[in-house]
Amino acid sequence: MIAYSLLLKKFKILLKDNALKFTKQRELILKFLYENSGHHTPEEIYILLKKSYPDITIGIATVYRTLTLLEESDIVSSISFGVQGKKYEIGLKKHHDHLICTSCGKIIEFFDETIERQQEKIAKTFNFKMTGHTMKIVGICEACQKNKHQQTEEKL
Amino acid sequence: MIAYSLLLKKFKILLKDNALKFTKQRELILKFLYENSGHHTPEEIYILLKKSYPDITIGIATVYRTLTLLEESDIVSSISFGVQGKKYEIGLKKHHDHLICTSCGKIIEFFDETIERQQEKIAKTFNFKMTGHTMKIVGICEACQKNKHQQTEEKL
DNA sequence: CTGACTGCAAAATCTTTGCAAAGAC
DNA sequence: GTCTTTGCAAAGATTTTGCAGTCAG
Repeated sequence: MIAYSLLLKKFKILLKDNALKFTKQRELILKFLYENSGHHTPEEIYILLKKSYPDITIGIATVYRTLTLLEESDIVSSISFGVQGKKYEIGLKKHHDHLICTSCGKIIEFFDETIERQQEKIAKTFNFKMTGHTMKIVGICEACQKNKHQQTEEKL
Repeated sequence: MIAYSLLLKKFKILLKDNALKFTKQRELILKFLYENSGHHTPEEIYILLKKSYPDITIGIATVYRTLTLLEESDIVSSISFGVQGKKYEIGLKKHHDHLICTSCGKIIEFFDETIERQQEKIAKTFNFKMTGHTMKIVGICEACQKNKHQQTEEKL
């Protein structure tokens, strides 16, 4: 995993190259995602930042704007949950796909060489210039299969 | 492909089994999806039904409610576009995945045995009880690669 | 200084809900 | 008749936008 200082440098260069400014808010959002690996909603990030740094102000709009910027710059990636919005995670890790438990909402990451290769083949078959892909396997995780009584109470 | 009369029968049985009622609105939505293969937004369905059948009334809420019902019953399936909502298609075809063009929005369906098998393997590895999966490959379709000037005007 | 960034509140999207009237069985 | 379904409009949820003040460079 890349060190935070390097990531920060990369981010600053990116901002400079696009005539954008380095602000406390942007840094905090980046730092939050770096320190809290996993998937986070914009609101989650907003609430937790407000709590962690009561001395600085931040608005939900800034969180959305920054996440969009970070995503366009390939620093974070997002995973969509239909109407329930998106979750963001730092995207410096190796590419991976997701297993999602519909009972508890847990997200497990995996990487599979066979699938990666096959996707490229398929894109080629359709003369598609592939720019990305997402794959989600949904189901019930091991823990939830054991706690059967919980499965009906919640729904993702 | 299943005949419409059979599909309708299946739908009626499903309604009866759940003490639900067969209404003109529900039938029209099912029929629309049957006759218009491909992916449709709830609003699209609503607008087109109103236009096609000026003598019956239908509300957008009913479209949403019916689509939810049809999806839960595995008669239609949906594909999510993040904040931009969902699109629905009749789900009687063989399972398939999607290639999505980010330039023109075109959706191409494909089925790949290797990927299907590999997904089952992955689920097994994590002791996941797989209930479904979605895979989207995004990129630029063949036609849009040729019409490069159009690519920057639109965005999915 | 200048132009980008921010928070706020308002607007925009997409979807769901409450309710009284209408309809299925 | 009874209980579900419907359309409507209002409410929700999530995200975006307009704007005036603030801040980075």
